[in-house]
Parts: sequence; C-alpha cells; structure tokens
Amino acid sequence: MSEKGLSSFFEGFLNKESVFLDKKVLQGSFIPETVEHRDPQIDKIAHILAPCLRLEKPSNLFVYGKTGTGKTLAVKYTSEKIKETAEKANIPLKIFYINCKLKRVADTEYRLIAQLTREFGREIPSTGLPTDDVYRIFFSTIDKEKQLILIVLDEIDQLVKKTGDEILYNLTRINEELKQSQIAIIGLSNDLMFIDHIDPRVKSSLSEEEILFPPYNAFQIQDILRRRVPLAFRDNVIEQGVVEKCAAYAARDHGDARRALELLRVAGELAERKGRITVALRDIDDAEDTIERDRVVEICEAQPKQSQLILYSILSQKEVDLIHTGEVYEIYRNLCTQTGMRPLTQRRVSDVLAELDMLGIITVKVISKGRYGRTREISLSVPQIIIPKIIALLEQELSLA
DNA sequence: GTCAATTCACATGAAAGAGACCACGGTCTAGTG
DNA sequence: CTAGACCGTGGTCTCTTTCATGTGAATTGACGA
Repeated sequence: MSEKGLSSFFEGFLNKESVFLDKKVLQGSFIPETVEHRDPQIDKIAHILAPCLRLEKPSNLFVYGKTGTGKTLAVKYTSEKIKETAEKANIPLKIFYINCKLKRVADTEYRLIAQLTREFGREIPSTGLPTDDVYRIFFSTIDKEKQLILIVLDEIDQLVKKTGDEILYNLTRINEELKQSQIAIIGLSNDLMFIDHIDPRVKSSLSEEEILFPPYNAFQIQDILRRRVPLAFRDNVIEQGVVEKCAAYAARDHGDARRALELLRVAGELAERKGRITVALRDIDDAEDTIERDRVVEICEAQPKQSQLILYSILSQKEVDLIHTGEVYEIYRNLCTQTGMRPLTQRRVSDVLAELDMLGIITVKVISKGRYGRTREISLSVPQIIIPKIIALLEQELSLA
C-alpha cells in the first residue's frame, strides 16, 4: 500500500461507522450493572460476606464451577457492592482479588504473599528474600491497624497443583498470628474435584461454606448476550439468529458465557474488517475458526524451543494420525542431531507431551499395549486446516529447512 | 482351554542440580572536610 | 568520616536430569481336562 493509499485507508477507517459502540462490554473483565441468572449464588455470597460490615470475620468461602459460569463475575460483583457499603459507613474493610494463574505474579507461595503485601503499598522484591521474611513483612504490614481483609484467590486449583497445599494451610492459619486484623479467604476453582484432593484439615477451614456454579444453558446465555448487545453494538448491527447461534455454540461446550461473548466480539471484528456494517451468521463460524487459530498460534509461539521441536516432531508425521511416545522421541532425537540441539531425556519429553496435552494442542491417552508395553497414544487436537500454518510457524521459529 | 506369572515400554514420582535473578550485609575505596 | 562500589552468601524459580518405582494387558507356559 502506497503512502497515499495508507493514509486514505486510515481516513476511511476513521470515518466509517464502527459496528461497535463499546467493545469493552464484551470483554471478560467487564462487570455489568446486573448479573443474570446467578441470583441464588449472589444471594448466598452476600449472606456469607455480610458479617464483614460488622467487622466480624465471615466464613471462608469456596466457590467452584467450570470456566465461564460466572464465578469470578459474581464474586467481584458482590464484593464491589459490599466494598461500596463499607466505604460509605467508614468500615476498614479491604478486598483484594488475585488471580493465582498469572505467571510471575501470583503462581507461587512467595509471589502470592509478596503480591498481597504489595497491595498494601509495601514494595517486595520479586526474588531474593526467604519466604518466611515475606510472611513476616506481610504480617507486620497488615497488623498495624484494625481491619478486615478479604482475599479472593481465583484459580486457586492452579496454585495448589503447582506448589502443593501447604500454602493453603499457611493461609488459613494466618489469623492465629494476627492480633488486630482478620483475614477471610474466598477461593475460586474451575476444578470440581479440587477440594477433594487437598489435606482434610485445610479443606475444613477453607471451605467453611461452599457454592457451586452450574453451567449456563443456551437460553441463559442468550439472555446474557441480549443484555449486552445493545451496550456493545450499534443498533441493528446484529442480524437475526446471530445471538442464538453464539449461545448454541457456547452451550455446546459446558455453557461458557465468556466464550459466547468472545465469539460475538470476534465476529463483530471480522465483519468490520470485511467492511460490512452488520454481523451475519457466518461471521460466527469464521470467528470460531479465528479464535481457535489465534489460540493455537499464540501457544505455539510461546513455547520454549525444545517443546516446539517436540511438537514439530509430532506434526511432521502427518501420514499417521496416532503416534506413540517412543516414536516421537526417535524423531525428536534425529531432529536434534540435525539442528545441533542437545536432546532432552525421554523423561522430560514425556512431561512436555503431557504439557502440550494440557494446552489442548495434542490429545494424549495413556494406553497399555500388553506385552508391548505402556505408552501414550498421541493425536492432534487442532483442526486440520491450521496444521500447515503451525508447521510453517515452527519451521520459522526453529529455523528449519 | 484356563489361569497365574512374566514382560515390555514406557508412565509417574521424588529429589536434586544448574543457572538465572535478586537482596542483604560486610568490606573496601575514593572523595571530602 | 562517609557514600558508593564490590563481593560473598543465601534465597527463589524454572528447567532439567537422575534414580526409583509403578502399571496394565498381551503373551507365555504350566497345568489339568
């Protein structure tokens, strides 16, 4: 595009009416005025948290439900309201929301406590201090004045999976060390089985109260979308049936409202990019492809070189759709000698394969072939159409021929 | 034919090392009065 | 005398290796019918 062409493109872009009114409404972090179809849960959360307002420690709360079932939203919504009330009445109530999955922020015990302490305005170095010291600083910081602290730990299952459940034990016992302040914990988990796998002592104190968020059904998702469409899009932008289709797609896999909103947003972006002023049914299908492709590409790019090479080893065997650990390792070793990389041990490759499975790039099944041993049966779990793209990407990243 | 033992090819767990990053406290050094 | 440079020690964290143990069904081989 020539310089003139480019500037006229930008001008055209500026003058063209966007299909969006406010894209933020469709993003996960948006907290709407009202929360749909979650009244019983919000009610229960409110009842459990209400003692905060009298500076009494509320019960610890454990909230679980699949992704996109509104856990985070409901907890944030309720805690916002309670915070407003507390501020009006001048009650020293502090609420912190921490996502334990965030890499390099709160995914270890040290970082979690450090992050909490930072929320109170004390700078904590990202490394270098013993964990005990960080705890000590944390205690002295919060125990300076009388206050009630509510800590919301989102994706707490990820944290425990990574670092073990000691941290929860420590957290639930914090109150014994504190003289003035009190802490209550709200744990959110996507994993329904999570609570059954932790230490019983921790379990009893963490989940004094439990709330389950069931998946939304297609009609509920439709409602949620309809509520947000007028805020997010201009009038008459959304064609007939688009909302229904979005809802149906999202309900198909475990009623994920976040996914429905993302679909709608990406569909809007695609329509806009094609220069249309309405969002049509087929934009939803395109959006689904785009989201999946972007997700996979993003993950592949973010992988360390070794994982990329292992993934490439799997992809390069395109004629067979099932491949086993030993074969992958063979191919991988050969590729290593070709490229001059030092090969990882089979033990490590085994773990990398499990990680790639977790990321949803490949599907892995541990099977026993009787006399012929036990192995992982590996197949791809990304759509065929995007495989060439990934291969090209990996070849470029790894500078393979 | 039946049934327990064997065997394979890894899976899975635990521990520990390497290397990067960082804080802290003590010591040294150069500049200042 | 003091501020700043420098160094050693000890901490976290990620990625990885090493060593050890676990596992599930096809196969094998002994046994009895």
